[in-house]
Amino acid sequence: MRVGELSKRSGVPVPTIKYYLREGLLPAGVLTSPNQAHYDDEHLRRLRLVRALVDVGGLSIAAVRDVLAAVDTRDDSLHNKLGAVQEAISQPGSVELDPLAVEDVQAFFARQGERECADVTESNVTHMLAAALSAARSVGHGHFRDLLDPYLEGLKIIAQADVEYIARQGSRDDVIEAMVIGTLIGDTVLKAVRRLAHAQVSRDVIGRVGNEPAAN
Amino acid sequence: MRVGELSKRSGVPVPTIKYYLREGLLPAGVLTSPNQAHYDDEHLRRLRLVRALVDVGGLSIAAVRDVLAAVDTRDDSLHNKLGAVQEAISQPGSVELDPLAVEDVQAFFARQGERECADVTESNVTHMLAAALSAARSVGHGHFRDLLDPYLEGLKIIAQADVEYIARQGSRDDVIEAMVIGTLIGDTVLKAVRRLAHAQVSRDVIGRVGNEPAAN
DNA sequence: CGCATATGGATAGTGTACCTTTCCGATAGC
DNA sequence: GCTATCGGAAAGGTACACTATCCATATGCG
Repeated sequence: MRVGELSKRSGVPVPTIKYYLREGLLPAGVLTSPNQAHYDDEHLRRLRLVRALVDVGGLSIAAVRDVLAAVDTRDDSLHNKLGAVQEAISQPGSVELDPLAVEDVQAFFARQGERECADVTESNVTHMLAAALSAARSVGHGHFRDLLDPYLEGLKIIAQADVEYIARQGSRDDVIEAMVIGTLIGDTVLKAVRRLAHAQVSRDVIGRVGNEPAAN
Repeated sequence: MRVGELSKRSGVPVPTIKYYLREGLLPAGVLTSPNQAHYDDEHLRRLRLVRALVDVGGLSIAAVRDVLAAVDTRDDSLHNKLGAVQEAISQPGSVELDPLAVEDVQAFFARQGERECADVTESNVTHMLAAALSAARSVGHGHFRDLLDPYLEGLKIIAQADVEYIARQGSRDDVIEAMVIGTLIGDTVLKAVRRLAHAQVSRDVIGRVGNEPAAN
């Protein structure tokens, strides 16, 4: 197909597709003449993936490029690829870390008996965690760290489901894409369902009229 | 204090504070002369909250304004306030909904025996859920909906911890702020811990060399 | 063949969001 | 009195994600 049909089938405007081609988010089509190129279903699939990452995952164009680069790297174990994808989709942010929050993270790691984690800032993921706890501290919620253990408990169930979902995929390529989709779209789904769970608990516990805590 | 000290104590540049004042994210200080104003610890606290919402929560200035408006509304039950805050922090996004994904959401609600949910788009939260499932479908992951139930199972533990954390707060104002912090910073913490859980499972299950699924 | 439409490629422009800079006259505080 | 800072307003700047324009060429229909 040519770019017009690619646009029609994906819902992405032609100029945007050209932009993605320029930015390296889509591989170039096969040139049949100096100004004619053919695109196939792989391009369509990739284009839809890009839109999912941008629209639902909220990734920047640069982050999408990093994710796709990690996905397309062939000479890596799945474990390494997961790590690369995770780094790519976890942009650092510009929050300065509170040393106490860093200690909280290290204590959390020690409690779980996991890796050494000498430097929290060496990974975007641990940096994100430390940054979030730092922000909580800055608004007087130093005890937010107490939620780490129950969070992990609930997330074990969720991560288990994630892994089973990924294992259900057929080819290695599908596994990798499911990893990306499952992580990023899963984040959004988790956010939404968590809010629904909050609303449910709120209705059950504090929603009854006249059953509120004393006013300040 | 005046704006200079507010800046020093919060780490936010003076022009940015002025910008937030213009945008209504911070209440004006008390004028002692036509061009002198005093700010107190409430301003500092609010400023740090704004930065936490922007830096960690990733909210836009407009969304922060909506959240603060919901927080500052006094004549509402806690349940209603939670709903207002949730709506404010869940921006719709521009994904068109797949009718099949909408059915998935409705089936999920029916399974949980919860509210009617006649219109999925009436709430930003359900819209976000339907949009995420729509995006999953667009990349060939229609079965992603199967994760909703295990997600909810894990999130029940997490939401329980959230509610207990909120209940631990003293005043009604603290409860409301803990709701905002807990929801938004909690999202980021959940994201980070989920990635750590993935990495842990990945190391245990598929990380061993030579123990990978067959190549495509 | 003729001709409107579409194409690939390059360059420039648009709109939004979030600040910064600059300016002003007035005030603080030594 | 003098310098730094202030509040307030307006203009400027930067980054990002497109979007529009242009051009020579190619397609495809009649």
